[in-house]
Amino acid sequence: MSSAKKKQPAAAQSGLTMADLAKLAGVSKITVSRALGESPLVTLETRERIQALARKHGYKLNVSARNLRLRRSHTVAVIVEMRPSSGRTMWDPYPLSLLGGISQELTSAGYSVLLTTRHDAANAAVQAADGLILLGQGVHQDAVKLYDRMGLPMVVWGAESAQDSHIVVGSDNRHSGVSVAERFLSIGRRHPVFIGNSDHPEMAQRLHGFVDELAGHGIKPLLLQRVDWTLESGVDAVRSLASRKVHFDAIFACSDLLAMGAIRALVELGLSVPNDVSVVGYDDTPHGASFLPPLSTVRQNWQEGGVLLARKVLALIDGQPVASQMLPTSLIVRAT
Amino acid sequence: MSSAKKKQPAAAQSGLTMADLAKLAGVSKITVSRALGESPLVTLETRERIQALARKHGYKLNVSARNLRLRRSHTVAVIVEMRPSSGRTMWDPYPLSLLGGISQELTSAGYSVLLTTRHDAANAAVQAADGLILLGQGVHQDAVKLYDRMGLPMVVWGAESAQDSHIVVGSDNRHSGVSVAERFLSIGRRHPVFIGNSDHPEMAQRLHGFVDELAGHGIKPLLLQRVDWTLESGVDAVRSLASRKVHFDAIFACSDLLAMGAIRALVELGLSVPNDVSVVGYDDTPHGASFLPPLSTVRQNWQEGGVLLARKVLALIDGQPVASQMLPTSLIVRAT
DNA sequence: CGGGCGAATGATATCGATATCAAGATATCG
DNA sequence: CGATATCTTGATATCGATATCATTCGCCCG
Repeated sequence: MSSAKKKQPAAAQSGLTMADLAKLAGVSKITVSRALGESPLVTLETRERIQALARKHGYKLNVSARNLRLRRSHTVAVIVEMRPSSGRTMWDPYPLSLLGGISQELTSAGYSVLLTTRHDAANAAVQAADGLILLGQGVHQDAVKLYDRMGLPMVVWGAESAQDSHIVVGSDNRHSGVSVAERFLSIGRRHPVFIGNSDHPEMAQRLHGFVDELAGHGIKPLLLQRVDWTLESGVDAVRSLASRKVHFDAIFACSDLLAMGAIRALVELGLSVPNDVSVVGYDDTPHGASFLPPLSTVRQNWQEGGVLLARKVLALIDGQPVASQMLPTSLIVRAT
Repeated sequence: MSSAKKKQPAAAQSGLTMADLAKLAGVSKITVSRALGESPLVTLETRERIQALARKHGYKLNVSARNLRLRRSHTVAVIVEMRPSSGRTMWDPYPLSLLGGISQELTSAGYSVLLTTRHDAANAAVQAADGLILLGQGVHQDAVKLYDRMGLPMVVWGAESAQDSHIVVGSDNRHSGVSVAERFLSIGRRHPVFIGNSDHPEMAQRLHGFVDELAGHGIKPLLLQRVDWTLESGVDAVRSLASRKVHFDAIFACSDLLAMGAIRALVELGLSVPNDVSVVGYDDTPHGASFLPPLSTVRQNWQEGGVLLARKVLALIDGQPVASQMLPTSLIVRAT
């Protein structure tokens, strides 16, 4: 692809400019500009006349020209952090409902969504963006700092951390942990296990909430550190518990897949879910809902998160004061 | 959000232009432009000197200015068709690995990816794009025509159809159907069932391949029309077969979820998979792989599809001749 | 030695929209 | 009735990069 021969310099487009419209309407181009911009400086009558003319001739604003003049791009870059090891996860459903919300909110505000992966973020177009949204699980501090140096309004999806200065939007992971703990306590569970990766900021928050709430009742859960959140990893986790002859009666897994793997392993061991062991997953994936038995889980509202991310960047771009915000999650109690 | 007060007109940026660099280097701005553009018109020495200077001062190209002058946006708009009824599906993993491939290829060619949903495609920024990529299952003809009218180089993901003129990239759905039929025949199955939506172009192709291959052996499969491709729908499909006392020994389902639902219903009915009934799904989702029993399925290479889509638009933009192309799929035989 | 040729660089115009300031048209008021 | 305020419109400069044509300089060769 390096030696592409250019034969045609791309489509000619409609080629109609404001100057052309001005000539057609018998006014100056600045009047056209104002008319199309709904400026009250122009009579309602001429405004409508010019707008009709523009529609009729299929006039299209030249965004580059406007952006050049206004010194802004009307664009927000969305940078998706790809985890180097398991690149696959990036395109899992999770961050993508976020994208849906972001796209919806930004375009309805007249902004464009520029999609990039971390690798391409040095791109000139990204640097020209009016704002930045960072997505991806467990965004690391150094990466955030890198983008921060670009001096653009920036909002990050993830877990809030005391030491960083940037705006964060995310699910209230801590509260999720508390909710699950409360649930376990309310049904009389006394030996809970947490499966997840405590190095992952969001999961760490869940763990903290979980641990703190249980501590209030004199219970200390067992932490099963698992880097992957796959079904196999869940199976493996429970097997390791069994082989260590650990006694437990509840599992809080950091993903639905982990939870389903755990349940599978429990069944293999002859244990009953939820009679012997309660299990709660995370993310409310469609598979979890139709799992047998239907999985109890914590749901985050990704779509709304995306909308919120977008609103915050827009506010930042406008120079308004903005604060981090954590979205409530909901515990969905099904059969497990 | 309608009455946003603008306090600060956005970040000031580095504010360094080519003219500034020119002054610093003691040359004219056009020389700077050429130097940064690797033009051979400029001595290697001055070229490197200017590039070093640019790096040192953190010069950033103003994309809008360049785009204005060059009359192109170096942007490809990706329009994701959202199915009106079940908006959720849009953000399922499927089209999104496509996005990954597209993003990778376009940005490495110096293009930006502008993400929009169908609803926002009237956006000025979209119309300014150099090219269009249409994603979404079962893109309808009228929608395609709508975008076609924009006169931009366009590539569509989906099934190839004789009557339309635009470039299509997709998986070889027809061949998938043939492969599954061959598989069923090779293991002695004589009463196959197809579960899917024949109104969906891609699924229709799978059905055609399936039917045609079987016809060569005097076998006519049963078509079970199902609009949704959820687990429940799969369960329901098999139950309806049972209630109608249909005899069958193989199922080709158009999604892994459908297949898993079918298997669940089969097990409920006391049938053994794969002894009594063989089942093949579609998409090779992670859940299918760790399903019990591990699901046989057809895998499409989404990532590569994305790369291909991107390459085709770029070629079109360059004015090169481009043809539609179907990517090979692979039948993954696991336990079912 | 002078004409001509090629290499390196520069001056200027241009892409299309908008901000600024100026000017014409109309209205208001003493 | 004339002067000033108000409304509407326009001329010009500007955003930052690049295409085009011109220019300068050094060098080769008849």
